[in-house]
Amino acid sequence: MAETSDIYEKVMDVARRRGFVWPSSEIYGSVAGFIDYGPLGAMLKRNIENLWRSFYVFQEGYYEIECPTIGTEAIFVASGHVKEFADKMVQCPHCGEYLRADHIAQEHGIENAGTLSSEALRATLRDLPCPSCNEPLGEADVFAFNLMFQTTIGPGSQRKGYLRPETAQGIFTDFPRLLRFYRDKLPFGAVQIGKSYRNEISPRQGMIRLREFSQAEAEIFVHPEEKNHPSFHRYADYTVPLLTMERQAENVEPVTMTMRAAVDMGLIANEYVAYYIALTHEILTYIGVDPAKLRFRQHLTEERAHYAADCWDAEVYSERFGWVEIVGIADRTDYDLRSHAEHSGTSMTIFIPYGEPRVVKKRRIVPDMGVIGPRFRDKAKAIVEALAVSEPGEDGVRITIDGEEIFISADLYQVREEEVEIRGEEVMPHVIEPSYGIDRMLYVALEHSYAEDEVDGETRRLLRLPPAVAPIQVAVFPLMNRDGLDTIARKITDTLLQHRILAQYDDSGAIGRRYRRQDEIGTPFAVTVDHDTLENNTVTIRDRDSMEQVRVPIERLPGTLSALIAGNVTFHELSKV
RNA sequence: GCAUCGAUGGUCUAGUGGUAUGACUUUGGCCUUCCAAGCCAACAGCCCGGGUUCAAUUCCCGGUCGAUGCACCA
Repeated sequence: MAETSDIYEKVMDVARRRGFVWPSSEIYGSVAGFIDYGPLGAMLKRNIENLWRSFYVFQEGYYEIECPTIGTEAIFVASGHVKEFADKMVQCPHCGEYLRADHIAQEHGIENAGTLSSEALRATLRDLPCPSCNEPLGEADVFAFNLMFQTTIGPGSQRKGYLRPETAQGIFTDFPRLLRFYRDKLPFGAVQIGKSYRNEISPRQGMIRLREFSQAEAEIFVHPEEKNHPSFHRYADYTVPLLTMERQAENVEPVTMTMRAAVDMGLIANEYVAYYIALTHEILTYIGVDPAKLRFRQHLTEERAHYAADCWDAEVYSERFGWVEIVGIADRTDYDLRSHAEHSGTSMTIFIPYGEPRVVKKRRIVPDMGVIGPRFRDKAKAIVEALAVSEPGEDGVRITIDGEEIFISADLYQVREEEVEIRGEEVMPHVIEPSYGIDRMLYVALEHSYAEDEVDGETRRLLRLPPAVAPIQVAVFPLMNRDGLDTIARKITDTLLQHRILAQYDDSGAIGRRYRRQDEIGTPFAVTVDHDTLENNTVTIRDRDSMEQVRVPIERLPGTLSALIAGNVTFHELSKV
């Protein structure tokens, strides 16, 4: 443990010292669960988010929306967060333990303890012993603890609001608008990157459990009976380590297989879920997660939300925290849309036309209102409704209205056989939801890219961040601060910046020290101007990981570096030319 | 939240009832023809609040943050 926690200490030490992650509002005393991203951390985070966008927005074509972080109570009543996110708790006056009030009552044989009010629970608990210290709970107060931050909207505390505990609800509440935007066709998706808030009781795992955190969520709306992804071929042969329910029960290692096989064998519920498992694997390895420390774990039936058809977590192994959930990929069925439709009264369905209109034979019972109206007066309406669903006999039909049996003779209605053309049906889409914790992605990228080398008997600390996410992309050094080398190096820096390559000039101290500084913050490439530059206009590009150098003409720097950063060419390939 | 332990420049640390040691880093200069070299100089610190005391970074109480265990983690 001492050795494993070391890595966390070392990573966080670099993160603090070099401006990746700082305790928030440190000068007034920082608060657990809140962090600041310093200049390099903010840059790294933005790069990770943009990489995520390149997959979900550019590759998948799911456009990004942005909703408020504060929502009215109604939204979270419908989403279930007001009810499900709040626990009735009690603090034992003797030992100070926080306990679930309803759980204690339930254990002592109280039926439906979960539905009792706080007052009723308090009365019930008075004579019950604390499960922790066995002293009676007495007059201990029962209070609801909801993990959502509450606020009020406008003056006078009139309207209750909550800080969103996930970004997803904004996409659900915009569903009717999104449906029009995507011109009434399934499947379509929308994504959102933003802050979410959960008032964690005890956030004690550094960047892993924050009270304010960033999520990147995609909500993909699909036809309930068509869960084959149109581009499934992209990942059909992609292999991913899967820790299925069965393998968890048998306590065996994950099995690595193709997505095609996993779907065919029924291990993954459908192509959509499989597709995003593979895509997630690709994103995570892209940002620097070690594939050997990445697995996809299926939720067990009892931990899965009752409405979810299937749910997988991308878990990354951290030396410090063990297997950490980084991404959740769930088939949420139509739970969210159904709930918002019921609570808001707004239709959340899409009309799907059939290929061919279907002709259906229907029997319609048409009442003779001229007779039924005057004869039955105030019962007439109820009779007509009952008649419509009745099964008439030859001479009439018996129906029951308010317990009274009434015989309606056959001359009071006509039975017509009609052919009705049905052109399609209203369908409530199912939702596939990949949900990413950006802060956790950033942490594991740091932890997995942290490395220590031995160079000439000295330890070299470095972050092996992939060039695409590294906060600083290129460092530019004059070998020595004279003979005009510095002037050339500054000019190169400006040129690179103009090409949107984030370059940093440094002429302070010995060259070796400058390389080390950049190694520690993960800068993948360093350009050095030396005396040969004065002769032939070439400079060296030095590779962070191998510490090797190649010479290239100055005018080819922007193109070469861009290709290296984009991953179109590797340094190894470059050095062979 | 409870219990135990801890908190000294950016980092690691010495030490103390009378304002603090050293190293590394950083900054400026000298030197230096590619991986934390050397020399000179400079910047910078006792977590916050209250108490005891002539005097508190030091002792006491409370808080904050961190580590560990328990609880919590839709």
